[in-house]
Amino acid sequence: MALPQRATLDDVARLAGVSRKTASRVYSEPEKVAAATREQVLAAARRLRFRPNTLARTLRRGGTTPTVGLLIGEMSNPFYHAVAAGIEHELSASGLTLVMGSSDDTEEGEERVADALLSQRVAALLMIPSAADQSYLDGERQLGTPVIAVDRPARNLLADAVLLQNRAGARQAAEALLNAGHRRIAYLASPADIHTQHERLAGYREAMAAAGLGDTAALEHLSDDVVEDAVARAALDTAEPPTAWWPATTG
Amino acid sequence: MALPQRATLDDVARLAGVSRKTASRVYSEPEKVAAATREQVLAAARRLRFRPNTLARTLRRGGTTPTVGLLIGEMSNPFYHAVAAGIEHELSASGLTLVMGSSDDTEEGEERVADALLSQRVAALLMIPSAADQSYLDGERQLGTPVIAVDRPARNLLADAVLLQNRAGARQAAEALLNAGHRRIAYLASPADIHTQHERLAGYREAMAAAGLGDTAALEHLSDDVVEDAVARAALDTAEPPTAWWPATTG
DNA sequence: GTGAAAGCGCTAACAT
DNA sequence: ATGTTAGCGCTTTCAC
Repeated sequence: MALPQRATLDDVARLAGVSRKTASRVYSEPEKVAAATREQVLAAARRLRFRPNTLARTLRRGGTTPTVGLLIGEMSNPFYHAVAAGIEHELSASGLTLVMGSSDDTEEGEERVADALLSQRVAALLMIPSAADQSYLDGERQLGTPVIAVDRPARNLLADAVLLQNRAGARQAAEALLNAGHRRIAYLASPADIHTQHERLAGYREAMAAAGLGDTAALEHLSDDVVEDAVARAALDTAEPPTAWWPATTG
Repeated sequence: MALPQRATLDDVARLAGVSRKTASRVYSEPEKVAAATREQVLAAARRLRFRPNTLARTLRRGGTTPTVGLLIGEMSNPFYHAVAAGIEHELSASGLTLVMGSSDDTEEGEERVADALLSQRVAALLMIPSAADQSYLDGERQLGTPVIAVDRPARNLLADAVLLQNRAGARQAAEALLNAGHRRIAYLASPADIHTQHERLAGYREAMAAAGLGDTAALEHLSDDVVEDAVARAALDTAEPPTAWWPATTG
């Protein structure tokens, strides 16, 4: 069964009795078209259910589509959702659409999805880097595509980054516990080789060292177990169990 | 400062010493190119950091981009996140990218964002309908773009829908409480004119009526308050407070 | 196995 | 204010 054809600007122009360019102007610079002409074109467009082809427009203009790519690790992490929600909110205010992809936290996935997003000519690429290296994006950066790292800095790539103060936050948290009188403060986290974890652990150590408690080896529990398990084990395995503990979640 | 130019297939072909079409074939039907030629082309592409232009390819092919649009109400609702996560997971397995937009739960927003997604030639449009009417999508459906409603049926539009069994679920929940001996079972929900709410309320009423408790007017609390507030009020305002209650969340 | 010409739908540059 | 020509980067004929 033959589907009806999609109407093009040519069809609209023909029906409205104007040139293709005039019809085009109605969409790109309407003030340069006489009001009467404009109405005719719009009426024709409605009749034909015309929808401008963004692909053709972008191709001709040589720019990017009104989209911004967001590349995250895995979709199920609620932290990424919060990030995506904030980004989407800002973008929609500017008439941009969010294009999302997830790398499933694999090196190969990250590059593959970044490639897909870039070949769709997104206006910018926001990413939460999870691969060990983002140098594969350097060419794109040199071509002028903004690449921005979120939550973690990119590695081997000159890119702006939006980061949290992980180290200072962890330090202050530890200081607060120290001020409350705690001395044996445990630090629990997954051993993932992630920037945020490094920073938080460093902040914790700084605070402990400043309080004269520099030897924290016995208090640091790096494992992939859920926090509660780790807490229980930490409490049982030690002669002097911690009086405060510290779950550093991934994100 | 002049940015370097993006390499095109022509550049690659020239550097590799082949015709444009041969270079093209390396990407679309590589088995039809001699292995040696293919390697030359790929080497040239790497040197030039060539990335095929999906826009141009799609435009010429006359099809759709390898993307699927998802239109949701508001980004902050965790239910939509779960939906998006599931969709993204399935899509990525097929090499498709998710393009998201949120209508901010306004009629005008829904149509505007749907338009943006469609003019980017998504392969399909998945949507959680929130406007009162989706007939504006009928033209697109006739053009062959799959439009699928998620969580709520579309109105005035012939479209497949993926729905939960809201009515049966609510009925069964009420029955379970009835079987547990409860009689005054309250139903709390926002009064939003949403399909899911209608269905759940209907299921609740069915179960109550079947138990000979047809007059549920005093037990239904429809307001936009947070559930806890409504519970408190329901308990205080009634001579005989409910022994079980029912928060029906939006989603 | 490879190439030349035409054209997808649109807009920039230059008319008029 | 409106029209003409050319061409964005790619793929589809149809050649060779």
